[in-house]
This record gives sequence, structure tokens and C-alpha cells, in this order.
Amino acid sequence: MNDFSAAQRSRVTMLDVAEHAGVSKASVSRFIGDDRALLSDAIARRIEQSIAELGYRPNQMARGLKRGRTRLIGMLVADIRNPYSIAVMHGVETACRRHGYSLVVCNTDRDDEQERQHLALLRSYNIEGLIVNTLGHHRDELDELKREMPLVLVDRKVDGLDGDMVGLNNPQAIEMALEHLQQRSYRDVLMVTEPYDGTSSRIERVGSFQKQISQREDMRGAVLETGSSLANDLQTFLNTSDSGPKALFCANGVAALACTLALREIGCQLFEDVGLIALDDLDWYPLVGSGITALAQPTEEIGERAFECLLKRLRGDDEVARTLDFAPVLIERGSTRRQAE
Amino acid sequence: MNDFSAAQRSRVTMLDVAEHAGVSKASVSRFIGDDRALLSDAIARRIEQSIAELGYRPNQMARGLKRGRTRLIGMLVADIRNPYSIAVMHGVETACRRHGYSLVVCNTDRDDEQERQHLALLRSYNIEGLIVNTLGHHRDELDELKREMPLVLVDRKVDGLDGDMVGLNNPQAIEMALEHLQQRSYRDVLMVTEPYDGTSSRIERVGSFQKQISQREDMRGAVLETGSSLANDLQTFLNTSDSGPKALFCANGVAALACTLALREIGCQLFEDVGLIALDDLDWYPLVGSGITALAQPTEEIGERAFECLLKRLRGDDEVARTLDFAPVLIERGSTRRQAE
DNA sequence: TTATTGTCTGAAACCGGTTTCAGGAAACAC
DNA sequence: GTGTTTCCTGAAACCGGTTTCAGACAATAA
Repeated sequence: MNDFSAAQRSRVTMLDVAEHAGVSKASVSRFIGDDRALLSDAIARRIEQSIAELGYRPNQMARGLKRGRTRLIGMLVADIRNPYSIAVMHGVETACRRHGYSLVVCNTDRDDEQERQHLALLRSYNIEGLIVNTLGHHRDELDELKREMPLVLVDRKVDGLDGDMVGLNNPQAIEMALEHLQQRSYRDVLMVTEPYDGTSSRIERVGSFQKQISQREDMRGAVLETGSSLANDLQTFLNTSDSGPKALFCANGVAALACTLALREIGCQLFEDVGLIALDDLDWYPLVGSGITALAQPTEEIGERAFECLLKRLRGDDEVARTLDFAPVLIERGSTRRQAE
Repeated sequence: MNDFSAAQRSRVTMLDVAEHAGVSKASVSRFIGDDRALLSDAIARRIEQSIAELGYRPNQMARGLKRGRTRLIGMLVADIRNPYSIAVMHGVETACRRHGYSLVVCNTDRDDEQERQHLALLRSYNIEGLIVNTLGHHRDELDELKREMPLVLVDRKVDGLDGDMVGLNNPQAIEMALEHLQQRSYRDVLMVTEPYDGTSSRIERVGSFQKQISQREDMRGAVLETGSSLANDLQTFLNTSDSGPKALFCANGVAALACTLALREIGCQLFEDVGLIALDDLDWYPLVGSGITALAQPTEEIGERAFECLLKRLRGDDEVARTLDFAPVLIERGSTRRQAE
């Protein structure tokens, strides 16, 4: 019968170090913390040696208890399998590490109840700050949390919650996409998005799209949500009598995958019959047909800046809520390489 | 000037609840824990109401301190941007949640020093168990850790560390791939792998490949590592005078991406000039050419079983180290749809 | 009736750290 | 030589919980 709890209990503790070095716990604590300056060289050396000899490692849980600083940052992610989320998360983690923080990631799988539970969980672990990339229902809980710790929204806005926000400049992205499509002489554009689902960035993108395309005289637009009838819907779009060359505009990477699969299903000759531009730049875009034109988001940077926002707040910054909007980068590939007229 | 630390300190504590309900801390603790049976109905009701009224949430850090149970599981991932790791992680997380545990993921970015730091970190947070998907250098630290808590290796073996292991049945996977290629009458197979890098599963796969292909009389094999000269190397392979139809066998998803990009670079007509089968099944495989044939790993299940292994150990199981090998599933697509002769 | 058992409860010690506070020793001023 | 100041140190309280232990009380047995 193994007994890990006994093993755990046998770990070297601060008291062990103190006794071994013949000093008090307080001195050891000072050595561990930032107060080393308070100690005489002689004592510091003794402690240092004892720590090395015993292989002592301070217990962060215990530290966090009294100190209130756990050096833990929480991140709530709606869908951990979405490449965008992964990339942002990687950025956050990098920044965390650079500043001595650790990241606890909770995946809600787009489930409201799980969001609630994870929120409670993170709170109970005394995280110091929270990065949110979910729908942010449970407004009351978020509000409460926001009083306890700084909070940054990534790629989402939550109604009535005035936290910092980091994400894409959606109007600018739409503008860039439409400009590119127009230059390439596409005239009839179908924006394909995942179901809105209350996701603010999706709503924003579609809104911007509709507004901007109506302002371009020679272009026409429509919007479609992914779903079981996607292939049919695309077929219909392609069949309607022309007002000009057609293109699809996928509002994110997941939609791009769904579209490309659907186009293949209906036997559409990609990029001859229809143009395609997609938000996000996934690693397989170059591989499909002659490549999918992308508007890449600076995901790593978004993640890093999200953490830095948090850090500023933790250090006492109390400016009004900030919004950081990043510009996408156009990466042209074969899927929009129609010649300008 | 905001003051989150003050806010944090103002959280409702167990003492608040106790006073509000007119009982002792001990009783509240019993209510919170599993000892509710010890309490009289009257007291339990009073506590329950006070908790609801004050919105009390127990502090997990403090609980973990005395109890030794943090309900935290750690996971060490070599590369969080590898789809395989993500999928496994998702499985682990699902299983964790089902059993009331939470997951702390640390990404080492394939860096040994980061592995060491993260290991120390996880330990200092009193995690109860560890899932390792890294190179596992720092054998000494892992050994030490293994005495304190159960440990499961995923897709890796670490020399001399006799922990539980969960992963793919590599010989069987190779066997299935070669059998399939042979049936489709490919004769000359190049296995493409990421640099070995000490990763046991890569070494195992290559080893199995070399052994098995030498046993098939009519087939010939070679091995290639991805890298800057990949395109050239593939060109060379394709140019060598034939012993028969050629195929590539990518040892994982990352290699598959690299290969497909390289083939495109050298203008190779995928799947007419050369067959392709890849381990792992990524969501874009169907989109490339006529689709890439895959050997899918049951990643979710691998993750879940890894956690369950841990759980068994935590509950006192002390059998010898176990190895769980999963079988892959063949998903045939256009890239090997050469007619049998 | 008294002795015994069992059930519920709270005081206090404890987990492993941090922090306050008071005091001793050395350094400085007068 | 005394009076201050400064520097370093340890005892003890504290963080927010859990757990042990002993006592109060009711219920049962003798």
C-alpha cells in the first residue's frame, strides 16, 4: 500500500531549515523573501547552506495564505481546441513566466455552468488576476470577482463590465478584407461565421461587415452561419445569378475549416469558382488548393499584452478601463489571386 | 489607487460564517467537509443559511495546507501548440473535472531549464499527481517527485523511471501503416520524423519501422528527419531510380505538416507521384489534395486514462507500474488510394 | 437510581509560511 | 560615561482552514 500523503508530510519544512541552521523561522522567511538585506552575512550563509543541504523548497500555498500573493493568474477559455485560444494562451504563459507568475487555465467547453464552476474554483485558489475568453455570462460573479482582482477580456466584450479589453480591431480587419477583395475585383461577398452565440467579436465582425459593404457601391454582401446545412447554403450562394465574381469571407479559423470542407463536399473548384479570405492564419492554409488568403491576428502579442494589462493593475494602476485593438496582417495566397480587371 | 489586496482580505471567511451562525469554526468546517453527518440538523441548517447569506466560499489554499489534499493535478507539456498535446490535455481535463480535480498545465516549450523550473513550481503548489509529456530529463527531480506523488507518462518513456505509461501501441501502428501501404502496392517507404531529440515515442516508431520493413521482403524503407533541408531531401528520395511506387510515412502530425508543405514547395503532385500516410489525424487532413490517409490516435481517451491511472494510485493502488497502449484507427483517404496491383 | 454509552459541540493545536513587535548589541553623539 | 540611534534577531500572532480531544448532554443499560 503506497502512502503518498505520508510522503508529502515528510517534506522539508521551514522549521527544519531553521533548526538545522540554528536560527529562527523568521530569519529563514526573510532569507526566502525579499528581505534578505535585513540579515547579517553570517546568518544568511548558514541559512543558504542549510537550504541547499536539506533541499528545502518553500510551500507556495502556505506563502499565499498569509501574504495574499499566490503568483497565480487564471485564464478562462471557451474552447481550448480553438487554435486562436491556444496561441493567445501561449502568449499569456510566456509573459507570465517572464514575470514570475504561473497560469491556471480552465476550459469551459462553451458551457455556462462550467464557466460558473471554474470561476468559483479560480477564486477559491486565490488567483491574483483573471483573463477571460468566454461568453462571460454570470455577470454577477464576474462583477464580484472584479472587485477582488483585475480582469482582462480577450476577444470578447461583456455588456456592462468595464474591464480592460484586448483583441482585434474588427472594423479595421473588415476594411482590409473588403478592400483586398474589391481590388481583386470580387463583387459578391458572403461572410461565413460560427453561430453568434452571444460572442461579441462575432457580432462585431458581422456588424462591421454589413455596414461597410453597404457603403461600397459596387459590392454586395450577405451573411451565413455555419451549421449542418452549410454545404447547401454555399451551393445556393454559388448558384444565384451573378452580380459579379463571388468570394467567401470566413470570420475565423473554425469557420474557414468548415467552409473549406463544405466546398469540397459540393465539389466546388476552390478559387476558380469562388474566392476565399479568412480571419486567423492557421498553419494549413497554404496547403489547401493554391493557399488560403488570411488576415493573421498577432495572437502571441495579444496574449502577452493581456497579461501585461493585468500586471499594471496589480501594481496599482487605476486608470479607466483600456481597450487594446490590434491590427491584422494580410497574407495573400492563391485563394484571392483573381486578376484585377 | 486601486487596492486589490485589501479587497482580497475582505473576503468572507469561515470565522465570519461561524459567528454569523453562532457556532464554532469547527462546526462550519465539518459542514464544509465530508463530516456533515456529525452535525445536528439544527446546526447544519443554521450554517447552511449563513453560508448562503454571506456568500461564503472556502479557501482551497488554506484547506490544502492542513489537509494535504489540494485537488490539483499537474501536467507538464513539451509543446502546447502540438495538436496531439492539446487533445490529450483536453481529455485529462475532462476526467479531472468529472472527479472534482483541477488541472494546472505547464508548457516547457521543449526547454530543459523550463522543465526544471516548472517541476519545482508544481511541487511547491502541492499538486497531488503529475502527468508528464516532456523529455523527462532531470531524472533526479522526477525520482524525488515520484516518491511524493503518483506520476504518469504520456507518449513518453523515461529511462529508469518506472512510472505508469499511457500512449500509442507504436509497433502495432507501424504494422498497420505498412500493411496498408503494402496492400496499396507501395514498395519504397520513407518515414519522416521530427528530430529524435530524445523523444522516446519517436525513437520507438523509427525503430519499429526499420525492424518491420526489413521483414517485408518486397518493401524497402528509409528514415528522414524534418529540418531546413526537408524539401531537398524529399526531392532526392523521389528522384532515386525506382524499386517500386513510393510513399511517405509521417511519424506525427507536425511531420505531416512539414512534409506536405515541402512537397508543395518542390511542386510534387501529391499522391500521384507519391503516397502519404500520417500518424495523428488533424482536422485539415481531408483538405489537402484528395485527403491524407491517417492513423488516428484516441487522444481524448489517452488523456482520460492517464488521469484515471493517477486516481487509482491516489486511492492506494500499489500494483507494479502499468503500461496502457492504445491502438490507432486507420482512416483511409486519397493519399494512399493507389489501386492494388 | 446510577453507570455506561453514544452523539454532538467547541476550544485549541496545527498546517507552513509571513509579519509585527520588542529587545539586545553595536555604533554613534554628546 | 551615558543617551540615542541603528541594525539584526527571535517570539509570537496571524493567514483560513482541519483535526484532535475533552466535555456536555441525552439515551440506554443495569
